[in-house]
Amino acid sequence: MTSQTRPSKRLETRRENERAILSAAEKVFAEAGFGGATMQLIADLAGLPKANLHYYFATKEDLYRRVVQDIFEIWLHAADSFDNAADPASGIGAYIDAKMEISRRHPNGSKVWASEVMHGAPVIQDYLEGTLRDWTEGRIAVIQGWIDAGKMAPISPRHLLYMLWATTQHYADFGHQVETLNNGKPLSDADWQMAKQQVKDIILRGIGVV
Amino acid sequence: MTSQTRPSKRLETRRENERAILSAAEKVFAEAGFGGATMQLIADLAGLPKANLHYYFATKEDLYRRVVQDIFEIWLHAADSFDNAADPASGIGAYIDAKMEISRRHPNGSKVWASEVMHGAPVIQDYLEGTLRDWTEGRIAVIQGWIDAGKMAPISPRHLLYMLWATTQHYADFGHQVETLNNGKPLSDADWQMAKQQVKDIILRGIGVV
DNA sequence: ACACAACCTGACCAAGCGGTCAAGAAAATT
DNA sequence: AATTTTCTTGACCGCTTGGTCAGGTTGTGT
Repeated sequence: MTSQTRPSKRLETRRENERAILSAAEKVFAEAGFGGATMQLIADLAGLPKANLHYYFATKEDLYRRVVQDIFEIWLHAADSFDNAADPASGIGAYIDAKMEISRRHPNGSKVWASEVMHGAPVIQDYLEGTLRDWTEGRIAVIQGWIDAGKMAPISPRHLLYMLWATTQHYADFGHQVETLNNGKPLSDADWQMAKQQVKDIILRGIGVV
Repeated sequence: MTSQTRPSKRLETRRENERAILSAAEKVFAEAGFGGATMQLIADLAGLPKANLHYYFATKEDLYRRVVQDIFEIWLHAADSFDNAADPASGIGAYIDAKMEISRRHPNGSKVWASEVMHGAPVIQDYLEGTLRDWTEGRIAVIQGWIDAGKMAPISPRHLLYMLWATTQHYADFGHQVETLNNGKPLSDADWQMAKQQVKDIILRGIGVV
C-alpha cells in the first residue's frame, strides 16, 4: 500500500537542506550584501556545517545566483495580475496589489535584487537584457493601447512602470526606514492596507482613471 | 599684499586629499557595498597609498560614516525647494525637480544611502530617528495644511512622501536597470527632462493639483 | 638655521575569508 | 549481507583583508 512515489528519504532531506540554505542565504545576502555575507554566517543560520554548503552549492556565487534567480521568478509572476485586464484601473490596480504583497512577503528577496542591480547587475545582466526587457516592452505596448483607446491619460508608459516598481519596492527595500518613521514598529495589517490603498489612489488618479 | 588668510599649503593638501578619498570612497562603496569595498581599491582610485588613507580616516567604518553623512546633508538640502511654497503644485513640483537633479548628479551617493538603509542602517540609525523623523513630520504637517485648505486631494502625506522618495531615487539606485532598458545607453538630457516631467505629471495629477 | 610638529609610506601582521579534502556515516541497491 | 553511491564534516590551506608602525620627509613657527 501507499506505493505512490515515495519521497525517498534522500531527495527529501536534499530538498529540505537546499531550502534551508536558500532561505538563510536570502536573509544574509539581503542584510550584508554579497561582499559582506560569509558562507559561515549562512551555514550557521541554516544549521549546517559550512563544508556542507559547498556540497550543495559549489561556490558562493552559485548560491547567490540561485537566490537572485528565485526572486526574479516571483517578481515576474506578479505580471499575471497585469494581464487579462480590459481596463487600466483593474490591471494596474491588481499589479500594485500584487507587487505590494511581494514587498510584504519577500522583503529580503527584493533587497537582494535591489543590491544586485545597484552594483551593476554583474550576475543577472542577461536577465535584464532579455526577459526583463521583453516583459517591459510588452507592458508598454499594453499601456499604450489603453492610452490610444482613450482609457487613461497620455503619460509615458515606461516612466509609469518605473514609478510602479519604485514605489511598491520601496516598502521592502527601505522597509527599515519606513519602520523607523512608523515609530519603530513594523507596519500592521491596517498599515499595509492603507499603504496599498494610498499608492493605488495616487497613481490611478495620476493616470486619469478615477 | 594678499595678506588675506592664506590657505597654508598644509590645510590645502589636506582638503584635497580628503576630497579625493571621499570621492573615491563614494564610488567604491556604491559599486561594491560596504563589505565588498576594500581600502586598497579606494586608495588606488584616490591615487594614494593605503596607509595614507588610515592617516586621514582611522578605520573603514569612519570613512564610510563620513560618506553617508555627506550624502544625507545633500539629501536634506533638497527640502529647501519644498519650503517657501504657497501651493502644493509649486512646492512638490520643485521638490521633485530637486530630487531628480540629485539622482542625476549624485547617483553614487544615493546608492550608498540606499545600501545603508537596506542593511538596517547600522551607521545612521540615529539620523533616521532624529533629523529624518523631524523633517518628515514637518513636511507631513505642511502637506496636511494644504489638504485642509482644500488645495489638493485628501491623500496620506506620509505615503506621498514615500512615493516621492522612491520614484526620484529610483533613477539613481536603479540607474543601471533604467539604462539597460534604454537600450544600454545613458539617459540623455532630453530623457532626463522627460523623466522629470512624467514624474511631475503623474504625481501632481495624482494629488489633484492639475 | 633650527627644532618641532604634521604628514607620508613600504613593509609587515593577525584574523578571517572562500574553498578543499580525506575519511567516515548513512542510505540505496544488489 | 555486501557493496556501491550519496551525503556529512572537522581540519586544513592559500590568499586577501583592515589595520599598524617605525622611520623618513616636508612644512611651519621661532
